Amino acid sequence: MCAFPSAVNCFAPDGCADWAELDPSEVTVLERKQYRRIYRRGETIFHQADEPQGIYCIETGYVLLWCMDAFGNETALGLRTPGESMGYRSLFAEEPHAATARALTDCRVRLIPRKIVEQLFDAHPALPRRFLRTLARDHGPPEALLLRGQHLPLRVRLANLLLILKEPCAVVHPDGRLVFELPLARHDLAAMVGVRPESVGRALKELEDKDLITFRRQRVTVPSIDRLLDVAGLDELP
Amino acid sequence: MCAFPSAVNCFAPDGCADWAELDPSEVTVLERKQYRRIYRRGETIFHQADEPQGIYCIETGYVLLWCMDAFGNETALGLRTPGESMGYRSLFAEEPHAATARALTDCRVRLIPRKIVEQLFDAHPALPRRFLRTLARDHGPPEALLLRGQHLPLRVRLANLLLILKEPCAVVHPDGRLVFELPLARHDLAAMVGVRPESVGRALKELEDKDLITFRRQRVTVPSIDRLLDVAGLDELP
DNA sequence: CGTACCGTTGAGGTGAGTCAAAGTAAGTGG
DNA sequence: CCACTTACTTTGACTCACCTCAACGGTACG
Repeated sequence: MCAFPSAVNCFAPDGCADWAELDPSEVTVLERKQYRRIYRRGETIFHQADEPQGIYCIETGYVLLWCMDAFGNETALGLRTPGESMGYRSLFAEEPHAATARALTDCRVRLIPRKIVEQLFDAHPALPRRFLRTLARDHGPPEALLLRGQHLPLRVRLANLLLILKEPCAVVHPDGRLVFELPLARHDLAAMVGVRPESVGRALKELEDKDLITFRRQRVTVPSIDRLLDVAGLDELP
Repeated sequence: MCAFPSAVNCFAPDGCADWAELDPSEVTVLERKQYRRIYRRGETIFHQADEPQGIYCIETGYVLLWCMDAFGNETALGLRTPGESMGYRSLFAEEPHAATARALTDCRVRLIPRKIVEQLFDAHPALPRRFLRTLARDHGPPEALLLRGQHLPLRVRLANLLLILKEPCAVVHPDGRLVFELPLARHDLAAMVGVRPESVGRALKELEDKDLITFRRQRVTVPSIDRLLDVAGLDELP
């Protein structure tokens, strides 16, 4: 369904940047550990309220981080793509997981157990500094506001979501068209922008009526990215 | 207007926990630096899009972190109280400030310049670990959802906001009543829960009609915290 | 005592929620 | 390959919480 991006070795210097400080010998040691696992589409990798086990690194596949509040509403906190880490926030906060990680596609994931993380952090002062940066950048206020701010019309938030999903999920065709193979269903898109799936459908149709996108299920085509940027940035009144 | 909490020495072991790892000699050095400054109510301490200068530590007063989007909407990201640090997220992210810090009351603030931060981090591996924890805990997903999730009725979000503001802004009277001296005006309360000031007024009135609170300007009295907890947690239908 | 700011009130508009039903694609087994 | 099941998506009607704008009232401050 969703074109798989090439596999990533989390520990290679060109892989997940978070571990780029390690030297080859340690990488070998890490890779020998038996913590690699395959998750099928829909499977849960870790669960909200569970105690953090370590840091998860995605080698292949897409993962959605989402959480549920006391009223049963699901909110998506972000999409994780190959090469990215997850589960570190709760580990560092010394708190239970605030989110559930669900495999959107079949995934290959490595877990670096907390003890190993501790050892590596002690041995390489640059590593905690690196994660300080990763943590400070992730789910940054700007993105959260763009997607979840209820001041902004839904179509603007969806346009922004598409622009954010561009890097991991879209390919640029020779003719300039942008084609997304979204790993997210309506339900998940809705959870990302904080509305109901029906509203996402209507808003997408609204964008389609303006010839900004065309879509069919999970495949979205954007004929001109510039026009989408206009909607996302500053929306001209109809 | 707002009862001042006692002053805090950011570097004392009992002060701001973020710096608790430093030993007394270094604390003295830090304190000798001329980076303490007084900000008047309403003054800006640092501004969205500015380059981060270092880590700010509040000794006295309240500070509101807020940001403005492309459409001119203001969103409050959090309240900082004496003993807390701020400005570190953008410093670690190596990005311009995502938020503006405005003094809600007169404030005494210390700035630890980035160079000193670097030196301290190199000398004390425990310091970056400490900030890893602080960063991972701050503006955590749970709180943001509680306050800004548009699924929840406004009165629920406001009740949650009051409960969050309880620790820094409320005193428990002998008879069990809880009395808040909010440093936040309607406008700021509105920015915290993501609605307009008028809606905050109406929602507060709604809570007052149910005898959950009484308020007059910035002073809010809660006769029974348990009943407020009920509203915040699981709202019974009228 | 006047001014400026903040807060309140009211009327009217609207974007998104809700619920229920119909439509469509993907997956399964014969 | 087709019939069947199941899950996802779309559509429509209705409701409501919050927004908008404008006018008014209070409080603080000079």
